[in-house]
Amino acid sequence: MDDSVDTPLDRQIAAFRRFTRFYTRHLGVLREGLLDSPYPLTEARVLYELAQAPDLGAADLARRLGLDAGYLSRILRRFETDGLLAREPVPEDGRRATLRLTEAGRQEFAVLDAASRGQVRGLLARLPDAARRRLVAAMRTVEALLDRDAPAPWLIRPLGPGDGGWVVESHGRLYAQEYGWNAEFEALVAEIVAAFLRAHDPAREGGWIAERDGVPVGSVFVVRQDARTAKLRLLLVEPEARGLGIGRRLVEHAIGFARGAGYARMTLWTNDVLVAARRIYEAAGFVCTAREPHTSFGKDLISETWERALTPE
Amino acid sequence: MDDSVDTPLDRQIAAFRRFTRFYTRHLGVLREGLLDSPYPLTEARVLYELAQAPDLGAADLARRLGLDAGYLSRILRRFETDGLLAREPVPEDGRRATLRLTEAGRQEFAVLDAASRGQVRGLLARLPDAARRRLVAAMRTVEALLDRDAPAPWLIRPLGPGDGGWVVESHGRLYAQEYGWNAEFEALVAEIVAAFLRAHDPAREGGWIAERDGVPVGSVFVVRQDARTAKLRLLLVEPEARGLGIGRRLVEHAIGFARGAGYARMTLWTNDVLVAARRIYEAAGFVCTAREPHTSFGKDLISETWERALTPE
DNA sequence: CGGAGATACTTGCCCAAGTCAACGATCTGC
DNA sequence: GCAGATCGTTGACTTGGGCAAGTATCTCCG
Repeated sequence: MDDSVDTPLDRQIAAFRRFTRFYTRHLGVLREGLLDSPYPLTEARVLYELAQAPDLGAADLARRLGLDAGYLSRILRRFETDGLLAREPVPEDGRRATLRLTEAGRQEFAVLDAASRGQVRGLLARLPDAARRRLVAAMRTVEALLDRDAPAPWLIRPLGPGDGGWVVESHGRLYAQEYGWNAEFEALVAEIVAAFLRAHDPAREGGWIAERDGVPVGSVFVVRQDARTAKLRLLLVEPEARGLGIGRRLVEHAIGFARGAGYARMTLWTNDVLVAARRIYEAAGFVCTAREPHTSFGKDLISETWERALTPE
Repeated sequence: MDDSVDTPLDRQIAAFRRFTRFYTRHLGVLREGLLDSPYPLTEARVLYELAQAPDLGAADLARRLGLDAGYLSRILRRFETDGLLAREPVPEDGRRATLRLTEAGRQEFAVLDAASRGQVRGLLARLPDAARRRLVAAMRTVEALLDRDAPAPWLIRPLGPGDGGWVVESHGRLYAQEYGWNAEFEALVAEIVAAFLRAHDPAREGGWIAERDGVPVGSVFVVRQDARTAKLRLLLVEPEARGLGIGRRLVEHAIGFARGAGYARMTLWTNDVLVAARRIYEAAGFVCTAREPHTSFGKDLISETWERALTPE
């Protein structure tokens, strides 16, 4: 049924859609289990939100649940006439009214809530504890990765298990994709990383990962070139995480470390095609001191050496 | 709001329900994105099932999608009058008729399918590759745990850009996690991978990735030890993908390649703590020929050499 | 200050989505 | 050969929810 080339991304898309279909069906089943309740799904959701987050206005609620304002208005009126809901006008805004459950409303909700909780308990009880934990962790992961209206916070942390491999993987993947470099480059990165992992003086050398949502999105290394010169290496930021200033912060972090480690200057080696990195280096006070054509990674390139002094703070 | 004792199970239940609410909202958003399509959600789902699994009867379909038989009957009639659907009576059962999309139906579906796929692609494109992989893996985990009999298709493919790095990353991460090995091991793997990427004879050496849903879940390499001896290396299967026979198939694949490349025997090096791998090697006809204590990766270990003959097919 | 445009909420109108019950045709097991 | 299930259809009905117009209020900006 598929005539297109089947890339990993296509397979990821297929997996995503299969999950969506799966969960649609799953939600249908959950819903049926609660059929004896007098409230249809949407009303139950409204009740739930009202119980969880009091002092909402109707518009907030509609946005939160993705409901039509008109439809919601009717539901709320019904709740009100049934004595489940009270509205209080907001003094500072004549249009709005905060919604609050009455005691009766809270009781109705408690019944509903207990039923739903019992249903989920029944589901979870069928799983061994380790599986339950994995399930919950996986759900959290999906949620965190899909729900990113708020720009996810990120941090810089030292290298941990697997991170060296990630640096190799991301360099190999990205430089192949963006510049067409071949496996020779991935091999070079692997050698650099291997040498670093094999032996480095933590006082004078270091590697760091920029991480967002528990996922690596960038890297930078500082290694010793000679007693007075630090070398910056393996700076990378995933395309999807660019524009957040992560690259700049990584370089600043590296400079700070090198300064603290007592180096007098810092150098780095790059290629002229890497224009985004170039701007970061310039902004960080580096100056290009040498350019040299070479043939590597399956391409004709011009390598560049950049340098800057490190004066103690 | 909660007066009950808060056990881990309660928190798991709460997380489960939060995810369910989250995904309900998420589905609402996905649905809105496809509003311009002429088919409402349910009809689209029916179309989808028909395209995926041909030769269903109406009752099968209703069960699969959790739809009312009467409602479905009407939808199907509409499809039929629109020329999207053909019914064929089943000879051995006069009540049933198998449903099959016509050429026009398949085309309608293709349009719908492309739109949905494009929407998901847009969502995934916002994520860095590592995050995409984690997302898909997490979805797969949820699915597998909630629906024990969900089959998981996977395949074995040659190494591509970034895969060498993934091999380093997964080895470093897993052996640290499962056996507490230190960065020396990740360094060793990086060196092996670097040497392989740097130069290998494709006729006599190879590396492969087991991939599921576009996510790497396993690896195996064959390298030359001497003219007559192949060496199997870097066999690994992610914990989430174990128990599916992937390890066995990777070893079989490696043996098949080595045999085709003209080697007379195959050898491999492992450690006695890796009990799962041991069983795979035994089943594949390997015999342990030497054991030797050593101290590596921050642990006292016993290394093992295994061998088997390779007779031409 | 005043007017343009947003926002909060309501209402009427409408159709899509789904339920329920009854019905004929056919199959399966005893 | 009959009871009971299953497949599929139909008519009558309820519910869920989208859309657009309208009122009242607020906010921003010249």
